Amino acid sequence: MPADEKPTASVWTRPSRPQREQLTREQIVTAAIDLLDKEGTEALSMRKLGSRLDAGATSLYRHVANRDELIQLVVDDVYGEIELPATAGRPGWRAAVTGIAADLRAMTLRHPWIAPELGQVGLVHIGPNAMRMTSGLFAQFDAAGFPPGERERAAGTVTAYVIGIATSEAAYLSLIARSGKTEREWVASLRPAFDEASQHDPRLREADSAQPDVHPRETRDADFSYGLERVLDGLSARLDH
Amino acid sequence: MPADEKPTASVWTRPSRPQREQLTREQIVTAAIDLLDKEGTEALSMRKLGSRLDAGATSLYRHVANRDELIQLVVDDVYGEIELPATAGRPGWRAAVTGIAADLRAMTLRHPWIAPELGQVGLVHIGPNAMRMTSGLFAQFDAAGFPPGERERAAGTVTAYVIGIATSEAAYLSLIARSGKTEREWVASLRPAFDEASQHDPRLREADSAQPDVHPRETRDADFSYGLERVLDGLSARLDH
DNA sequence: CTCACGTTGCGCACACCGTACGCAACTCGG
DNA sequence: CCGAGTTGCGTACGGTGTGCGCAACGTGAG
Repeated sequence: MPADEKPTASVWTRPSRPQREQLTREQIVTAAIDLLDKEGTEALSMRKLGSRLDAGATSLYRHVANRDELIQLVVDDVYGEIELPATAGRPGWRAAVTGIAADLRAMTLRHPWIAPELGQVGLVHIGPNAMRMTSGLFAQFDAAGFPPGERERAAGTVTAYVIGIATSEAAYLSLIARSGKTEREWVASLRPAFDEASQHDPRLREADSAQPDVHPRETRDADFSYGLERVLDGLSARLDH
Repeated sequence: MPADEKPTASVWTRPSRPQREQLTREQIVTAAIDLLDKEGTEALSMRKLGSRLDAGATSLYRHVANRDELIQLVVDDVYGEIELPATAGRPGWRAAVTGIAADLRAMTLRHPWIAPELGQVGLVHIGPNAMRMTSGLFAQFDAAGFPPGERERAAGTVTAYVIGIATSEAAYLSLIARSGKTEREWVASLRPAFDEASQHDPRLREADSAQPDVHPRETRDADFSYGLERVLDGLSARLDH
């Protein structure tokens, strides 16, 4: 075989038949979420994502303007995971809001990489799924009896609380994930460092009353519920004039 | 002048006298904050930071292990900006907590780049300044009468709310800053997009009751206060058995 | 059936990034 | 005066996002 001929000229070595395969934006987004879930934020590079899809890095740019836009799409797609109660009835609003809040938190913990992105992308001009959730929350507070001007503030209060606490948890969990330990091993391993730090501040020492026999996850769940209950208490107190 | 001699051999071209100048970690951190404030997150590169300090990029590594550690230092340093009330008295706890919350929010808005970093670094093993703030909050809830086990949850609830809402605001503000417009111009410019989006959802349309004659910043301030009041209502309801 | 055209994938190239490494120049204790 | 230790920096490596232009394909007009 003479080497000066183009090596792909032969019929046999020609790339297998279709080879066109039509990349779609949806494929790209779901592949990106998969990659993020498995390897974390900084592992998402256009090259790596491309090779996951058997495509070159720059091929993605036909369907996505740039990396930032990809991330916006990914974030909104993930918002599609939270499900909204079908109806909004007067008495059930508190349970419904609690459910949405739990879903929002669970979504954040399923995809901890979303926390830093939320800080960048914000919730300002985000896609249809995020708007759907916002609108669903509005519906509940509407049914609860909040006047039109106050509904958005009430909804904003609970989303702020949920996002805030879930962000902390997500950062903490992805830190643990990077370390390769389990959550229990992790808290046990930095116990001495914490003890030393709290030696100068008795208030912090008392604060560390975590019983070693309950799973940290249960503590986190209970903390979340506690705060959410307080927020909802404060909001429903507003309703009873 | 023969070229095979080292060109710096001459006494005259020798680098000016001291040239040693002693870089410190503190200098690096404050220069990093300055750079972040002026140009945003992605503008902070070791090279650019180095040249701001008239130093090579890799010189920084003598004082800072790596970029992540720099960011942790920077975040904690910024936490030093929030000031704590000197005393904790029973009746004043609500005002004191309100003040801390306002400070925390103001700090986040002064340094909007902190929002994504908080999502990554979390508040877990953060430095002395952040611990000082946490401890200061504990003191207030302690004085308010919360039992030892509940104090941390109460404090966590209000920090979660503040961080959550401030994160959204920070993302929104840094988006605006990147666009080069003022906040008012910005909201006016995306008005048509919002109108179109809310056409399918009457609830969203109603929500957009922003009067064009009040500054958006005042609206944000009022929204923040509203939510904070509700959170504190819910917490103090806990105190009255 | 033919062929030109629009769409899509991809290789290349560029500028930039974090940072490991080792040398040179300085400070300082002995 | 001299060795040791500290600090700054130049070089280099492997990685990144992405602009650009070419090649291969599906499609519809003639």
